[in-house]
Amino acid sequence: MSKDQSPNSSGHLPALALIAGPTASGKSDLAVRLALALADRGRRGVIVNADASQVYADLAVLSARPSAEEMQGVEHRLFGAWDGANACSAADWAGAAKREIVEIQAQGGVPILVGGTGLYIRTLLDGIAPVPEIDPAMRKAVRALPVAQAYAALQVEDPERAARLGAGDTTRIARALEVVRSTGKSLTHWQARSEGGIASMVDLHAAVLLSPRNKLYSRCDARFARMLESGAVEEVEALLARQLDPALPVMRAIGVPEIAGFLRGEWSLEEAQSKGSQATRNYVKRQYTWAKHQFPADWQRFESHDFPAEVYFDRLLLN
RNA sequence: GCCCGGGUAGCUCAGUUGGUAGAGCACAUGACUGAAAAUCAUGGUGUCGGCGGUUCGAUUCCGUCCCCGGGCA
Repeated sequence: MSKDQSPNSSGHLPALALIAGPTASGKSDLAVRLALALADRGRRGVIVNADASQVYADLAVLSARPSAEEMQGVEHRLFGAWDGANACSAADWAGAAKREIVEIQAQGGVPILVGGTGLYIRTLLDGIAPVPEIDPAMRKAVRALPVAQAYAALQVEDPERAARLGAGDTTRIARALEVVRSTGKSLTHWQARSEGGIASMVDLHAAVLLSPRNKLYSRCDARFARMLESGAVEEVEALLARQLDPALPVMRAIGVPEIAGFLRGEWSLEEAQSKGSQATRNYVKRQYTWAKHQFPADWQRFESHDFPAEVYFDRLLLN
């Protein structure tokens, strides 16, 4: 019986389940099944969100946050935990997730991490560079620069970084620039170290769900159509009424710009739908690439339809 | 039936004063360290509507036919 243990199971560290993969791959469902299987054996599974959009209170429909019914009585955490007015960074999320995980484990429960945001998961497990807080005014000024100008500035202030970045990579150029300007040291200097990762403190049971791409794509279309039928337009109306900074992550979540354009009369609802489906598919492609190459090679990849739930669950339950 | 406009990549279109073509999007592959549902890099798309003519050479000029849109009857 004991020789059945997976190489992962040290037997000493508290268990952490992780179900990762692209949008529309059936992760939440599986997580709930796992929690219920744990409950059957007298253990408590608690689901913790690892998705960058499901974190926002303002996005219930558009982020496909599970409904009370879908949760089936299983406790869920970090869903809708951030107000849309506040941007949640990878490090912010990782800090919060770490607190939840520690607490759940201290109470004898099994945290079940579910989500598709690779950077968040990586940050939680491996930690991140300890870059000091950036002055908000400085950040704002840097992000207001046109890319070409920001890139030119970076070539002077952090040439090594500039050489590694594409000249149009607005996000990374802005980040590199705000870091040198604000700390006086280059991003590379800070990234030499990673802090705060919990990988060595848990017994991780990771599963990556990867269904065939065409199947995922058709689910994206169905999913966005369903969102429009179940209140996505109203959700965006309410969000727009808040008059938030358009650069905020909530305002850029898939479906928000597309539906906002419809509400402003820039295009029809049909167009909003096709743009929204398209954006979802493009996103799934990026998640797919991340899941294939960025997650550690020893994490098992499965097609969702033949995920060996029993084996995976049992291994966890042995712990 | 007549007149006009159009038929070029999966889609929307540009272009070739005659030397077999190109953008955006889609698609594919990949990157990814503090807003990542973000941001970016790379790549191939093709009987240039059919058939004939002129020409060394036609997607381009001419003829004819077909199809789509609009107008006139």
